[in-house]
Amino acid sequence: MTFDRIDLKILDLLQRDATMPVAQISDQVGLSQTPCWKRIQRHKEAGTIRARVALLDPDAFGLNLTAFIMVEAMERTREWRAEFLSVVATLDAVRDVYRLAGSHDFLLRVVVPDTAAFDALLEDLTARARIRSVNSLFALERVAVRPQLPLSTIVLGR
Amino acid sequence: MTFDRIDLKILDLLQRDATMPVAQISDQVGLSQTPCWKRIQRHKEAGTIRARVALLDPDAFGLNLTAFIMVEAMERTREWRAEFLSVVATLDAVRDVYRLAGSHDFLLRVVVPDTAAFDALLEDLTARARIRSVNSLFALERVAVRPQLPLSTIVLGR
DNA sequence: GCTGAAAATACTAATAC
DNA sequence: GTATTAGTATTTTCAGC
Repeated sequence: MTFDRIDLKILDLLQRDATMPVAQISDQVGLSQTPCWKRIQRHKEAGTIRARVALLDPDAFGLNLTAFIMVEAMERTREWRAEFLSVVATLDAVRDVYRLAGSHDFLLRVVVPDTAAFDALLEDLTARARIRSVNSLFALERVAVRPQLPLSTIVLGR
Repeated sequence: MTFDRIDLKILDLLQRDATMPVAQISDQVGLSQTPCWKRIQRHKEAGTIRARVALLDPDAFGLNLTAFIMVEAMERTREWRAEFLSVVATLDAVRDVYRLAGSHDFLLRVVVPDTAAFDALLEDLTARARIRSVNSLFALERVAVRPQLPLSTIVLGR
């Protein structure tokens, strides 16, 4: 699967506003509707476009606290990781899971209503998964949260 | 702006798949099309639905490295924060910015092609913003990344 | 608040160029 | 790749309950 500048432009528009009609996209990228639509289809089938979703306002639901949990594994084995991830998968508040290089093994982003809910989550996590240590970071403010990829930083090969 | 169980259900469906037709949503929540459509409109106007976007596959573009940068401020003043954020706003690779409680002041999530690009970014950041210290976390694996809110954890008041 | 149906719009697919 | 077409599905509005 390869891209040219037009593909990048189309995808960049769609990751900002997926409701934009094909007619408008094709105008902006300098194509007619048919090839533009075919490119979009191709990206959906290839999985480049993974989903189209609605982004909701966390504050509207009282989900006021975002926190990050850095987890240190009890042992650095494949078995431990599988065990840990199977516990984490049951925790709805855990939205993102990254496996890390360095002194910590996993970084979790969690979204909860308040510190009480966070406390309960941490209690649950540490009770059910064998963890050496946790280190939590609390967000006082979500200054910017953007799932969009920085496509402008991509340099196309020649 | 208040929600009932039906609103939560509608929004949960939309944050998983925004292409779902209103007819199908209304079926699943036990409403007919018009009231269901009106509720969706209301949420768009109220800002509960902030946007509808396409989620893209970072690996498809060679954006293989996600890293987190914990920043310690040179001074804990409003002026410093404004100055720092104005620099950060110019860095396309920085996707999320959280202001933190505790020993670090900001957490940045950055998406770059490789470690060389990360190095250049860090160089740029530290050259242009007055920063006391930075601490970077490298993701070896994106186990799960979900912008969706955990609406199932919400308990409705009575 | 709800239902049902009509109108406007956009999407999807196929055509010929 | 473009332009045009047509059929389908969806969105949106409008009546009425």
